[in-house]
Amino acid sequence: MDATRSPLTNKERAGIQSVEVGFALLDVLAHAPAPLMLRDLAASAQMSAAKAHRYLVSFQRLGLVVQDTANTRYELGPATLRLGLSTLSRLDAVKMARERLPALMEEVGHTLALAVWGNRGPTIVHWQESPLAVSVNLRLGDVMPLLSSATGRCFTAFLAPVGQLDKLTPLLKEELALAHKLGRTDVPATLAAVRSLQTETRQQGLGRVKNVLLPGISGLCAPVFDADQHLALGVVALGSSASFDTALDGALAQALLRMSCQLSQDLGHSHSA
Amino acid sequence: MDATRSPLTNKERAGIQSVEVGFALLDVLAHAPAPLMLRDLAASAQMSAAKAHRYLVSFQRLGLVVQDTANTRYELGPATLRLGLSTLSRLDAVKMARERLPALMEEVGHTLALAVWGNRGPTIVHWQESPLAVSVNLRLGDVMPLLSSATGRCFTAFLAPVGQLDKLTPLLKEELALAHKLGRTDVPATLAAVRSLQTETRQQGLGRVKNVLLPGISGLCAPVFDADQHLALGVVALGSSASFDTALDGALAQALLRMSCQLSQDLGHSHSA
DNA sequence: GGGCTGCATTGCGTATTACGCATTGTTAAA
DNA sequence: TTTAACAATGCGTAATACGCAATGCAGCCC
Repeated sequence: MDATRSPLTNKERAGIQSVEVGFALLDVLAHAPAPLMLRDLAASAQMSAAKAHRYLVSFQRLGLVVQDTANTRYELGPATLRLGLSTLSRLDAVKMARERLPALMEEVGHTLALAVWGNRGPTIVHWQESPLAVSVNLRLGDVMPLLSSATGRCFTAFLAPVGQLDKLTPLLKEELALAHKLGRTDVPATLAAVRSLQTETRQQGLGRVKNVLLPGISGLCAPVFDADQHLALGVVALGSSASFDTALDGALAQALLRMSCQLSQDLGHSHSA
Repeated sequence: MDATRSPLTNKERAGIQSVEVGFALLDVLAHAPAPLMLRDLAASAQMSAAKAHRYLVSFQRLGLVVQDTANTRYELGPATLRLGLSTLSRLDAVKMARERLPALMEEVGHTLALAVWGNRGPTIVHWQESPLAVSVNLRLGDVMPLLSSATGRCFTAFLAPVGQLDKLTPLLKEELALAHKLGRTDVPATLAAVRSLQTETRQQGLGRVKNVLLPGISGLCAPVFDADQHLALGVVALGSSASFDTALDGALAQALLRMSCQLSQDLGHSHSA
């Protein structure tokens, strides 16, 4: 049905073209920072508006896409959330970490969270507030900045010892530009400085931040790796800088690292790096 | 292409059939407790194995589905996680609730409000006055008392199903002391009585108050939960006790609960509790 | 080892469907 | 009111998804 596609060069396994065509729209929506007009959405997915519209009608019926009733813009719908949460709940790393968080919180007395890598950066998928600590404004789904948060620094350093850097670079450049515009001095200003921060973070073994993202708040984030050496998730601790021990050899950092190492091992990660 | 489907009875908007057909497979996978064999997957989605296979080939190309290399079973893939996390990061419970309030007000005819948990207790972040009802003196940013308001009772009961009570306790003690000083008899006087009120509220499914906070005014507040079981916000209705139906099985309470349940689901909350 | 069973995967031809184009509907500015 | 920009929708045709049946590919029992 797509005359522009060569009909015979495909020796691939037979699939359903419409499905693959339609996914381009979902993919564009997943990467877009805001709801999109049909025009732009179609252009980004490299198809005509009429074509895109038909797909979007079906996606709306399925709840994969919703259309803002006022301005007719499109964004991802609740069905995508259900699919994603279903996948998330099956991830061993998340499942196991969730089970172990309560005990860790008992031990360290600070608010804890779990983050996994999403399209827009490290995303909070679970959190548990400490009864003792000041309430830190954390919300499910929050995307943490790469340079100014402990979580972001952890992912920036450990996400991809090899290759995957391409996932990071565009986001990093965005953040560098933003930081520059705001005139921030407490985060790296150049790609070289980012490299340096990555190296430092790797040496430390976890991401660390003190009064950077939020004044008066400190955070640590320890990486958990799966059997393929990929960063599976980050275990985060946050709290008021007054009572939060950011020392690398402190009880808190050590407890976090113990937990993340144990998790990595239980996931099949062999200590090589 | 589907001969079994009547071709002319559809007066719906034109979409892409293949997309809707294929989604059935993803939906089955999302609800399945474990990876599925093609046979069963196809059967559950009510299609032939050959048909399902073609869709699954495409889904695999897109990363929406992965096939266990050993036993050829299918399960949801990383792309679904990306889509879901993208949606999760954009979710705004208050915004979604606000969009739905007008329709709800049309239905129930009472003043409605939204409350979220703030540092000093449940805080009104939005309200919409009914043209029909008496004007209730509500202001943005008002903090509702925990024991004498429907909103407060909702948060007191649902804020933290487990453990977190410690967040609440200091505020509760303050209120108990104040109530005692004023010699109030319509609110709990002891922590034990508070427990009892919490239990009652949980059983009711929403916070309820009749002529307590303000004489002649009644209120209901239904909880909205996020995907991680946190109380995201409360949906409040208030009005003159004369015209306000506080019955749990009344139209008003049912409408509130319907709205809060739907919101919770759209936020990814899987009804388990 | 050899046939057997249960499942996954793949050609083939046709009826169905998705595509482009052009038109109509709708909302917002001028 | 006019204009403009965008969204939504018939229409006819060419491309595609479907059912059916054949082929692969395991593990299993005799």
